[in-house]
Amino acid sequence: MTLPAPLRPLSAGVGNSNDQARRHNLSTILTMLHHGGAQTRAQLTRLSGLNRSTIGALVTELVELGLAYETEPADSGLVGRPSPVVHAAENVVALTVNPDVDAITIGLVGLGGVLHKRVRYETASVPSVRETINVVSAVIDGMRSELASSYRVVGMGVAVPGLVNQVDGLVLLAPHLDWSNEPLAETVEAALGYPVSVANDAALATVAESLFGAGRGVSDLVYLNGSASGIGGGALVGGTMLRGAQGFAAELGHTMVNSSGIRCHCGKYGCLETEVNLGRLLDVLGLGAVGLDELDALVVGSQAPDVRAEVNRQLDVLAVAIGNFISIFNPESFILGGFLGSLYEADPERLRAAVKRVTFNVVGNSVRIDRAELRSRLLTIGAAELVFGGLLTDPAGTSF
Amino acid sequence: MTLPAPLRPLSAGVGNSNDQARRHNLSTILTMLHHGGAQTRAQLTRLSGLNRSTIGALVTELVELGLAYETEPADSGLVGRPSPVVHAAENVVALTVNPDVDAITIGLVGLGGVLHKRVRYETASVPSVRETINVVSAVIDGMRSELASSYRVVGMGVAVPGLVNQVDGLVLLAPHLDWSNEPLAETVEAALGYPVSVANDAALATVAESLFGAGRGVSDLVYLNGSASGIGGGALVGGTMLRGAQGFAAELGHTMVNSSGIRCHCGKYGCLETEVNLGRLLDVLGLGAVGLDELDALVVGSQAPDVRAEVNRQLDVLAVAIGNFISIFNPESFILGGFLGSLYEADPERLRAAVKRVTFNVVGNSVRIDRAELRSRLLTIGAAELVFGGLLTDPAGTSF
DNA sequence: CGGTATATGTTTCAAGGGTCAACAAAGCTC
DNA sequence: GAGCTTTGTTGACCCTTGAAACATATACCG
Repeated sequence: MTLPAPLRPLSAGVGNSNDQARRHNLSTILTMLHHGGAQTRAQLTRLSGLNRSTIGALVTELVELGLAYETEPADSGLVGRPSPVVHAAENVVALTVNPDVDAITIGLVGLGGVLHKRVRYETASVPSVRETINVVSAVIDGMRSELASSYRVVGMGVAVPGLVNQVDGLVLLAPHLDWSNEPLAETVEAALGYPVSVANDAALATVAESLFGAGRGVSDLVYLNGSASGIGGGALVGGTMLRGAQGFAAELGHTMVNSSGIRCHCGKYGCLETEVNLGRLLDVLGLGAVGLDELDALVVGSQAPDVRAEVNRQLDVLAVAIGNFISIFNPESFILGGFLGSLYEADPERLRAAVKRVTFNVVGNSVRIDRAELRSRLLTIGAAELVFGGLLTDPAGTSF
Repeated sequence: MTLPAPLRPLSAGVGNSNDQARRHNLSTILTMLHHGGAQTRAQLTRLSGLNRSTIGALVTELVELGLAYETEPADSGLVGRPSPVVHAAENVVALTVNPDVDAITIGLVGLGGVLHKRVRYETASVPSVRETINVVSAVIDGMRSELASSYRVVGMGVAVPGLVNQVDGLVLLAPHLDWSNEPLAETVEAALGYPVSVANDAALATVAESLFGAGRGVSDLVYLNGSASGIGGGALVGGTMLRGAQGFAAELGHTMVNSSGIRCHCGKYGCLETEVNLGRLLDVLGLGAVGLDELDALVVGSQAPDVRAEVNRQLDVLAVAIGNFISIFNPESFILGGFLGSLYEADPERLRAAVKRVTFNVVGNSVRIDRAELRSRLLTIGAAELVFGGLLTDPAGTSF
């Protein structure tokens, strides 16, 4: 019998509980630096509630571990001895990979969420796992000497549009990439030699927006992303990601919103994803594949009646889905990314009003609806967070 | 700025970190006894991973606090020194109240989930808050001497069918009781003198089923309850209850399942609650108000075509909702209570098959659908858990 | 410009908790 | 009854945090 997390005592297994306390506090400080940015030791002391001496010891240890560094105090203009500024070490980095139908994006992100580098490699066709590995391998080879001299690579995070079991890195199904039952973490790890973590792209986007985007400081939010490959989502519940028993939770695009709707590629009828759909939007616009920024201008700006009608239809359907999610999650904030952000921007008031019609007043009136902030950096930042997770949990225990 | 829970360091605020560790471990042991039943010290040692000496110290402290007691070792038949059995103190109790449209149920529950007493007081009409307090007050007065001599009352838990903010005990809206904006915790506390906690009834039912019912040992589950007053639900996510930003999450009865459905009393159209409905079931059965047990026999046993047709219709609609919830939560287990349990029992295979049609295979095939186990004890046990929560979190710090 | 107040880093020490090892106790096995 | 096995008990030890005293660096004020 394994105890569930909340029942696990301090010092379960090996080591004494003092170790646990130390680990926890070390983790707290590094996390504060990574998510909250550089801060003075005095600020860390106040925010953490820990003692001055303890903060001193913890910061010293983080510096020795190469995970933080201190700089001269900034001129604060306040009385008292100046407090040195503590930074998370930006040269501690995560490699990130985001395979998509038409391109593979590789990134290098440092602690603190700094985007050091990003390469977008366009592919002729939908990439297979092998092709993806080859591309990534080639790109990394090109950076090899720089990686060795200037950075410390913690690991690699992969954001996959599909059903992923985050624990073992198995991609069960990624319909748009035509991948299924791929032991991705294992394969990539064997090929490239870095520790690899894999997760669903929308889940990672949710994490990224909640830490560095429109959801900063919010502990209950729902994120909904619209792309050419459909609608994905994620939910932050009480500050932690909703994962579900097998890690397949928050498949928000495949919830029913129209009982007389058409058949979705998943086999069901009236899914949110088939009703609110980029393809149908492009159809009325008379366009083929198009970049999200370009689309945004077209959708937001268009006065053509048939475009407005389709936008309105999609907004109304979207409102029903949002209403359901609000009833289910009672989030503080609702964030829309991808073309859903454009839809929202086209008529925010229509969406807000429609959502209010389908929620209890108290709940519906208090939820904030926002557009996602991190555009192209979204998945890169999110995938890095996946890698940093382990380091942040146990800064002293992770060797790399 | 308040730090979110995962960022809070050990020993935030006052006290040193050893205190925190001690508190946590004490909490762990008491929780193990309360939820897992009486166990030997040796078992506690193995399950917790803590040291023999530590367990000894912790148990001694719990005994001194009057929260546990030890009994002679049972004849195990094994070699080695016999280990004394540690029990949670059953005389440490929670008072529980469950106001409903036609009755008020008052209970007395001991640590370990022992139901010591239960009184059901039938009311002539839907009780107001004042009437509820009067009834509860009278019942408690009748037990006063016994309470004082044999029990230690930790507090009172109230399960309310409606929107409740668990943090401040404000009942925002309980449509079937016709309560709104009632500062219930405050009022009851002032009238009766016990510390009072209030929560949504379905949320408490979820907790109860997950700890002592069909959801034992499961950390991701969704519970759906059907009663005369509609459909309520709760979700356990990674071992913790889904609450939402204001505590109004999991209003599962008011999610849309039929876009051409009829108007719900909440103002929306096609809510699960209006489509899957006890009233419509009673109509085809030609009955008025009826007990759940009686209904169960009728629904499960009936061969009448119109009854079967309505049961099937409701099952199919229910399946759509369950499918949505499965896509959203990816739970390990789905639990149906109240008349939804009867519906399920009437044709489990139809429901299972219908659910499979509206979920991804991997997800839909692995989810267990069960009927709730705790029938009439459900809310009493759940409301007690609400009271015990504080005690379990900090056994040494709670004075009562 | 120098003294004072304020805030913060640094050092040392005490308090508290958990582990470990040694020993004692209590039952089973032969 | 001797030996084995398991578990409770006790005291030494280590670790971490907090508190206090001291050191340091800045602003403020006359």
